[in-house]
Amino acid sequence: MGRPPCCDKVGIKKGPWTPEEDIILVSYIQEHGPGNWRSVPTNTGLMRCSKSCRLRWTNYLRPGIKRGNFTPHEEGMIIHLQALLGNRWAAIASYLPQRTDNDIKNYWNTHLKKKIKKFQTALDTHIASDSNASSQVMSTRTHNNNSDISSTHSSLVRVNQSSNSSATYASSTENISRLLEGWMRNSPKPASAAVAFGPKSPSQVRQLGDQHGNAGPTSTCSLLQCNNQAKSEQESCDMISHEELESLFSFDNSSMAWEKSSSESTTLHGSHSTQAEIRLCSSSMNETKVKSENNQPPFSFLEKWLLDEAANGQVEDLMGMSADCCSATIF
DNA sequence: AACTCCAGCAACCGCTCCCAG
DNA sequence: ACTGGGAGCGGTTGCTGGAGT
Repeated sequence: MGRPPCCDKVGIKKGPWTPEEDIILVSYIQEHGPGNWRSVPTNTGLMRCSKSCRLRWTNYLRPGIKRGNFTPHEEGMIIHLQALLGNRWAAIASYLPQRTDNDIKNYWNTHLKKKIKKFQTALDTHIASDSNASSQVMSTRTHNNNSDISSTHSSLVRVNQSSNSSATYASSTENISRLLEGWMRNSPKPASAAVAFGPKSPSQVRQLGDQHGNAGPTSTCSLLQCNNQAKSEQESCDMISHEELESLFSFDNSSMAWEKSSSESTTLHGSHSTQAEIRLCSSSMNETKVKSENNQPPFSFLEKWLLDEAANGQVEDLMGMSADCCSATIF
C-alpha cells in the first residue's frame, strides 16, 4: 500500500535534533501527553514530521529510558529473546522496559551479532578439527537425551548479573528525560503508564498476539502488562524483577522450551505469570522459529561464552569447555 | 598534525497493520 | 466491503567521534 511519505513535505527538517527542539517537544508532551502525533508538529511549530516526533520521544526523550552500556544480564535476555522471538525488537523491548527497541536493535547489530558470529566460527573450527570425537558425541547425544545438557550446564546460565552496572548516561537529553520522570510518576494521565512501561499500545499487543500464533487474548505482552498492572505505578517503571527473570530464563526452563518445542505444548514448572508468558512464546514460536533454526546449541551455553569477560581466549575456552563437556553431549 | 578507517548510534525510510468513516 | 489516514515496526543509512597510521 503506497502511502505518501509524511516527511517529504517542503520545510520538514531532517537530521539531528537540537536541544531546543527537544525541549519544545518535551514540554508539549508534558502538557498533552504522548499520542496524536499528527498534531504535534502543527501545535508545537516544530519543523519535523509526526513520525520523527514520535521516534524522538519513544527512543530518546521518554522518561525511564536507560542509556549506555548493556549489562551482561541484559545481553543475556536479548540473546534469549532474539532466539525466541526473532528480530521482533519491539516485543523484545517490552521485556526490557528501560530499553528502546531501537537501542536493542542497534546493540544486536553492532555487538551481539558479531559475538555470535565469532562464536559460531570458533564452534565450526572446533567441530571440523574434532570430527571424530563429534561423531561419537552425536551417537551419545541420541541416546542420552537433552537432560544431560540441562544438568551439566545449569550452572552456566546464571549469567554474570552483578558486574558492569555502570551505564553511561551520555546525552544532554538525558537530563530532559530525568526532568520528566517526576512528572510521569505523578501524572494521573492514563497515557503515562503506557509510556512508562514502553511504547506498547493495545493494538500492538493485539498485533503481537496475532504474530505469536494463536496465543489469543493472552498474548505475551498483555500478560506482562497485566502482571505489571498489579504492581504499583512505581514498580511498573522498573525492570522485571530478578526473580522473574531467573524463572524466565534459567537454563532449565529455556532448555525445556527448546527441547519440547516441536512436540508438545510446553509445560514449565511454576505458576508465575511470566512463566506463562514464556510458555506461550515457546509453544507458539518454537515450532516455527526454533525448529527452523535447529541444531543450535542451547543459548545459555552460548551466552556463557559470549559474556565471558575474558573472551580473549575464545577458542581456547571453547576447547576447554568441550573437553569438560563433550561427555555431556553439548554438540 | 593531518589523514584514513571504522564502530556506534541517532534518525530516516518503507512497509504493514489497525481502525474509523 | 472498501478506503485512506495514523501509528508502529524493522531494516538501513549516514553522521560523528575515536583509534590507528
